[in-house]
Amino acid sequence: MVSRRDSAAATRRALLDAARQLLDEGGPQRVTLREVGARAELSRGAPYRHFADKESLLAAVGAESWERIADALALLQPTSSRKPAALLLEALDALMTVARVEPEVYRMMFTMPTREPEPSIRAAARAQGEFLRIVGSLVGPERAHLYGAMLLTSAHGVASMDASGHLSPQMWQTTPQAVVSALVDLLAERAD
Amino acid sequence: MVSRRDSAAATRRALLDAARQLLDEGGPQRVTLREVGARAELSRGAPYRHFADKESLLAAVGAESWERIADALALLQPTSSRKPAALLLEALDALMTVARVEPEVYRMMFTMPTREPEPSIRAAARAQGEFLRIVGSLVGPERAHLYGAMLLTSAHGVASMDASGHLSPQMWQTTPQAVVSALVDLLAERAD
DNA sequence: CACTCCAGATGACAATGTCAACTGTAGGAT
DNA sequence: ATCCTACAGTTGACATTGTCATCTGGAGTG
Repeated sequence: MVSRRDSAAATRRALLDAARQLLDEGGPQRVTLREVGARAELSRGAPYRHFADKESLLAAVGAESWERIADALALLQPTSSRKPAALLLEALDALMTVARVEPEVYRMMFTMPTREPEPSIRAAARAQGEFLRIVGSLVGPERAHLYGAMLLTSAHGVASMDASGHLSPQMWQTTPQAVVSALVDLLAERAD
Repeated sequence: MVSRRDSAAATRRALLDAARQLLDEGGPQRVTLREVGARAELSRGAPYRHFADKESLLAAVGAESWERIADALALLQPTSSRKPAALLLEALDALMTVARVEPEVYRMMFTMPTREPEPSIRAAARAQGEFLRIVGSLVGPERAHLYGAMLLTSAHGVASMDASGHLSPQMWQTTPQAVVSALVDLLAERAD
């Protein structure tokens, strides 16, 4: 039995999936509301029943990725086998993995309109909150903000430049992971 | 006396200026080839005499900013009054200033298509070469690559997240400058 | 069973990127 | 001086696309 609410949620999901798929195929330009509708086996105007406009649809895709990252980070808890430093690397890798696997989606996570109550901003804030917790467990709460900012922005920066091709491998003879890892090491010795 | 070549160069300049202006007013969507032509007091098809398509025009704007940064960095030479660390901060600030003053142009510097022979990529590589030189003068050539990567990507990351509003000031109680400055300090002590 | 609400479909329109065809002129060739 | 050519710039035309107004059908409600 499919209630109307469930059906609406399902089509919204289908629209988001179609948008994400198209985004990855060829960037925002490739995402056409008509094609999104077609991939969801709907008509061209269907997306307007779920999203205000194209920008909102793309923003929702980006916000969803922030949500996923926040969820993944929330699951990262220190155990006896997982040292804080390893945890931290995993957390940073969660972000950089999106940049590597879905570069266009990753770009959308930061390209979105930035009015305050935007879902993308809120989800990003939640993810950053989780991240702060992880950093704090390594370097202590008093340094968490500064070190957290250094780590997160560094991870984003290297992932972003790598994804956009502006970080030529022959020039920087290091991988994004190595850069972030070196920074973690540097900060870890200051943690004692 | 205006030769034909000079005239062509002048209109190309006018088109680039119009595009940059429109870009800053409202992002890539605001940049319409018709409006670019109008601002340059030309017709709608005029841009096609100088750029292959809209993407190329925007890419040229981004490449130009990379050129400017490369030029600015080339002028940064260590003197008795300018210590290497201060020089390094100036270099990083050159990048972050673009992000603050012309956020949309800054975004374009990294959003562009990334085929290898792209002017934007080449200009970025030049800028990064200059930057490497400055970093090397502080930490020595052997660490220049890794530390340079850490510094540049961190600057880009924090500037980018700040510009897109995904770095909420109340959460990260630090400014972009403070983040980068702290990282410079951290690396500088390792330089001895 | 009648009514309401809303997801979805469709027609229409304006904006825009893009190209083909055309025009005028600067600067060299004859 | 005259003709020719290359090319910057213009204009007409077209397909694509975002967006809205309007219409339709069926699920839920009384």
